[in-house]
This record gives sequence, structure tokens and C-alpha cells, in this order.
Amino acid sequence: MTNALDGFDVKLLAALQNNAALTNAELGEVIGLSASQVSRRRQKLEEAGIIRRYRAALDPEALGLMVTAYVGVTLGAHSRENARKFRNMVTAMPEVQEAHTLTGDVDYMLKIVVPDLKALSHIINDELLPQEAVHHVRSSIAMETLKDDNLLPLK
Amino acid sequence: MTNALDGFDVKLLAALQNNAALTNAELGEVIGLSASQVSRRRQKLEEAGIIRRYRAALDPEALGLMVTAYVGVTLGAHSRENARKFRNMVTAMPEVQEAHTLTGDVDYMLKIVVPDLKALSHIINDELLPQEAVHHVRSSIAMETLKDDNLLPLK
DNA sequence: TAAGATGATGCACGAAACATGCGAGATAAT
DNA sequence: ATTATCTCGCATGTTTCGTGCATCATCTTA
Repeated sequence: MTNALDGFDVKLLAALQNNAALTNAELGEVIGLSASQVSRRRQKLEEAGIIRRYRAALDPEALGLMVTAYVGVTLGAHSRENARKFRNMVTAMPEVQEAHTLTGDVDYMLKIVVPDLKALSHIINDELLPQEAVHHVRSSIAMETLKDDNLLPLK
Repeated sequence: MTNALDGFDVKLLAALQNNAALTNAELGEVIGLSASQVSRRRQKLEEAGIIRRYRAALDPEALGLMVTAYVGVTLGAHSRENARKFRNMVTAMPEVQEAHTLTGDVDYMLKIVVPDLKALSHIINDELLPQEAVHHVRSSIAMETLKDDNLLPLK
């Protein structure tokens, strides 16, 4: 069982994460393969979990989501229970697009997208800060987005 | 010309950003509309630019991309020319998934995805820091990812 | 080196999904 | 009440997809 990705696979993945609306024939034209082979390779990549899902990328501003912010959260007493609560809350919040635990003095980094500053303020002051575990919150608003494609670099 | 999104549109967008592989018939079943209507509304949403593109979401770890880091960059002398160079460089780097200018003391926030710490070190020390404009770089490695779907919150 | 096995490829064809014309129904304005 | 506008589902022609099959390349083993 050879599961290594060859050049075709890498090209295919690159094409698909750029534009998943292309037909197998068009993809084949781009990477130099027949449509049927594209179909087969695609299926394998999906089954292997390398292709996780297909998604429509929406325009935030067209939907009235004007504010993106990065919020660093520092927990106080690192009690297991409070931390668990915090994580559950954060992952359940639709405004939170990304949430990571970090090295260094800031424990969590959240990427938040909301319609306006009022909504951001509400999240920080009425949802995050009241949490028992939360000790300190530092938010920074994204003024200009230079890049936001989340495309993975394929060697 | 009425361009307001109704409930159907919102439901459709929500479904599509979760799973763009659904057929129009399946989508119609979910939101309570016929396949043909789904097709038409979809076309409109695409033409209006609300649906930007369709993308395959890949598994970073399956591709050997094990390290995600947030890198805050502070510029020194804010000369127009140096800043421009920095921005061009950053947007051209495939490892940079997101790049925003921020409010506060940190000028830029970069989200970087690379295979390993060596690659991260290389980017910071050999690509970012040598830039004339760059005064200070502070990087924080994401240890655990709680959420990374980048789904927009649809009211 | 020969021979067998494994896997990848393009072609062809049946099945599935899509796009669109059309008439019916609903809503709003005159 | 009537006309105009818009949205709807149905039906149908077209495109796209998935898979069986024979061929070709590569690798293994004797």
C-alpha cells in the first residue's frame, strides 16, 4: 500500500484548494491527467482524509461582518474545570473562527468576526470576561486585511 | 431590484459554507426548496460576489504541516517604501495564511503554517527580520487547535 | 533475465446532477 | 379589479460524474 503523494496529487490538491468548482476534465487539463484519473485520485484523497471537506468561501463584508479581531486570553487559576468550561464556551461561539492555545504568556488566541465594534465589546465584556477562568483579555482589531485565504503551502 | 437576503438565502449560505459538496437537491431538502430554485439562488449569490469561491479544505497534518504560529511584527521607521516592501513580501509568502494590520503597538499579525520549527525559525530569522522595515518580531506557537473552521457567523 | 504481480492510465458508456424554458401562483402597485 | 413583477416547481436537454475494461509501466522474485 503506497500512500505517498506524487506530483499529480500535490498539483491536484493545490488546484482544488484554490478552486473546487472546476470539473474533473478541467482539473485534468491543468495537471495533465484524464478526467477519470482525476476522479479516482480525488476519491482516494477524500477517503484518506487529506481532503477534509468542500466549502463555499463567503464575502464577510457583503454579509455585514465588518470587524475582525484577534483576542488574546490569559487564564488565571488554571483549574481543570474552569479551563474546560472556557474551551467549551469558546468552541461553541459562532463568532469565533479560530481558537488556539499558545506558547508564552498568553494562553489562548481567538480570531473573532462580528458585524461591528458593539458586538465585539459585547463578546469581550459580557461573554469572555465574566468567565471564572479568564484573568485577562487583550484584543486587537484588524484594520486592514492583506491576506486571508488560509491556503496551505504545498511543497 | 431587491437584493436583500431572505431566510432561504441565509440558510443556503450556511449550508454551503459547511458543505459545498451537497447537490442542489440535497440542499433543497435541507432548506425547504426545490433543486431548481437552489440552483438559481446559488447563481445569484455567486454573481453578487457573496459566494466568493469554492474550496477544498485540506488536512494540514496529513500534509506534514505540523506547526502553526502567530507572529506579531512591529515596524520601525514607518517609511512608506519599506512598509510597501514588507507587505509585498508577506502577501507573496505561501506559508503566510493570514496577514492583517492591527490596532495597538503591534503593526502586523501573521498566521504562519510550516512543516516544523526549523522552517518557522528560517522564516523569522532569514526572511522577516532582515527586512529593513521590521523592528521587532514576536512569535507564539499554537500548541493545540480548538477550532479552525473559519466559518462566518450568519445571523 | 524472465516472468509474474501490482498498480496506474485512458477510453467508453450508463447514471446522476445541473441549467433553463415554461406556465402557475403569489404579492404589490395603479 | 387588473396589470406587472417576482418566485415557484415541473419537465427536459445537456453536462458532468463514476466505473468496468483492456493496456501499459513498474517492481518483485526466482
